[in-house]
Amino acid sequence: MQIKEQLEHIVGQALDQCVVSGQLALDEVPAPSLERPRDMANGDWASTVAMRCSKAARKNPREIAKLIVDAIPQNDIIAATEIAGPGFINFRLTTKVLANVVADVREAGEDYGRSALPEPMRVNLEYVSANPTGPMHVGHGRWAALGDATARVMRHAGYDVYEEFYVNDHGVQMDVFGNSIAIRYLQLLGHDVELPENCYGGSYVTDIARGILERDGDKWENVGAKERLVAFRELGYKAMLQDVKDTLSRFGNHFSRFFSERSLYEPDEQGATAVDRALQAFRDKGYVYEDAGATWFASTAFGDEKDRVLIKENGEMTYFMSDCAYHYNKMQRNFDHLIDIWGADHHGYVKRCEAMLEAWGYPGALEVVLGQLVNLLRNGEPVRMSKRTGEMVTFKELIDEVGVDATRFLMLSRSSDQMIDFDIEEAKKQDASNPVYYVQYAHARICSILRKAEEMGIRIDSMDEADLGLLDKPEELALCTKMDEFTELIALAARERAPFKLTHYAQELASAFHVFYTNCRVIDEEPKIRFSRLALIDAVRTVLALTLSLLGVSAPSKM
RNA sequence: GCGCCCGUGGCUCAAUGGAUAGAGCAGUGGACUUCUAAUCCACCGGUUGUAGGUUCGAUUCCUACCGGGCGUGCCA
Repeated sequence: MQIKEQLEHIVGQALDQCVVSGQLALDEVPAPSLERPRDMANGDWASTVAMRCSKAARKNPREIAKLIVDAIPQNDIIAATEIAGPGFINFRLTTKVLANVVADVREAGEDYGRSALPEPMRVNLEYVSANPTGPMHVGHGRWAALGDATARVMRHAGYDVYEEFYVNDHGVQMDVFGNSIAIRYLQLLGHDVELPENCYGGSYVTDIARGILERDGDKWENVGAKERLVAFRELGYKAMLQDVKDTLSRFGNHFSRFFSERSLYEPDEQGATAVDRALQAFRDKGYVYEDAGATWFASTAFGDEKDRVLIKENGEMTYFMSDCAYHYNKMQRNFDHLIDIWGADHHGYVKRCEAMLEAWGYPGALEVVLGQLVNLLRNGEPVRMSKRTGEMVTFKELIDEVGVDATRFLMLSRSSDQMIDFDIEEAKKQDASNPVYYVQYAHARICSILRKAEEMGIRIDSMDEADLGLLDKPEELALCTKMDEFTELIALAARERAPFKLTHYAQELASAFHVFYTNCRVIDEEPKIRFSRLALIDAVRTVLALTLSLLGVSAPSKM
């Protein structure tokens, strides 16, 4: 059982007794209200219950605190109790219960901190979903890091997470893309044609055209424009999607599925498409109407600022119609909850998407996580142009230059509500200013000690017999306390979809270790102390590696 | 105009409504004959954008301003 749960139980018993005996004039037994004091000087845990119920009980909080403290039953986890400030009840834990965290960690291994939800929850997490008409850019990289870490953390906290990438392979943009390639192809063959304003001008388009030219020669020069466009569209689409997949896989992402927008327009066995079904579901609920030749979704019924077009006057489906079909399809796949991660520039789109799920009778089923955008800098100066391509720096180029670990850690080290200024030169620095190496270094240092111990013939496998009661130094207990926080941290980070909290935690745990390392010896100590400390640092190694792995960052054993 | 996000030491950021607002970087001064100095220790640095409100208690919640970012298509 977690230390917190044990404490809650004990304080709960005391509260129970105070209420039952009438010492506290309350109708209900209040919650224990335990929290970790920010300042360790105030103990390991504190309860604010006395202040919370002082009004209802018509008693001074400190008096209430006194009653509660006096009612606390005999136990072996609280070493000292103190009433402080306006009515805090501070608890100091016994070294025994703290040191026992080491055993918990070593027993659980990489499952440490795992928890189960009260009810199973299948979550569909959709993120990145970059258009297959160009390479991933830096902004997509933030969503790749955020989505991946969110999925990992949520899984550790007991959610069943399915990661999905929506491929926008349908619609006019694809034709524009195919046409862009076609024009570059003709230009390479010496034709005097200009690239229209709305086309994709990136050099990667020319690269694709050149690739086609090198493989097929002038085979496509004299075919019909339509045939050329369709052929190039498909070739370009496949090349771009592959490029995106390669970049993602290099970055360490593992999507469960790449969902094609086109598939929404393909009829199933009953002859209906996903779009048909979504539209019909709207009609069944009465939220569709025709006006000015277009078909509309009455999203204002759910707080949207205006109704939205599903089918345009010219008969074409809107992008929003596809999105409706896609989300309807997700619900039909029996997910309990849908999470979409979008850039903040799409926030105007949130309301209508929530509205569609509400219209179908799934209010609250869709949760949109909005992430603020990334500014790319180099030595403090905004970077817009890539030297090589003369365009936006692609995400692949960024991880080539900075590395996956540093990129991930920096992308994840701020709340998604916070804009990121990503300075390439800062990110590349392998020194104290770069927190990722600080954390990895702590891990490598531990591995180094364990390696050394092994070389010296110390039987590492007998660590299980270590007497953890010997861990009583402040530096040792600080590590135990930090590791004990891990389980709550995971639950919180998962619930708030906030993996950035793990980057802060990793630095705190690493810091506690570096302090320990400076002040305490391991190998040169007498055998009993040596074993208990080997067990301690082995546990720290496990938690550091686990934290990094949930962030998708490697934990090197040598640096 | 309206909507969303942000505003905390020189810089970058933390802080389930809790105690004296914490870290890192930068700056200054210290610590390697000892398991990795990519480390540690100390000092310096704050009217949490402004003005009100809610309460035992507000960086956190509410209202109004100020400043910055993004958005406000029968585009995708």
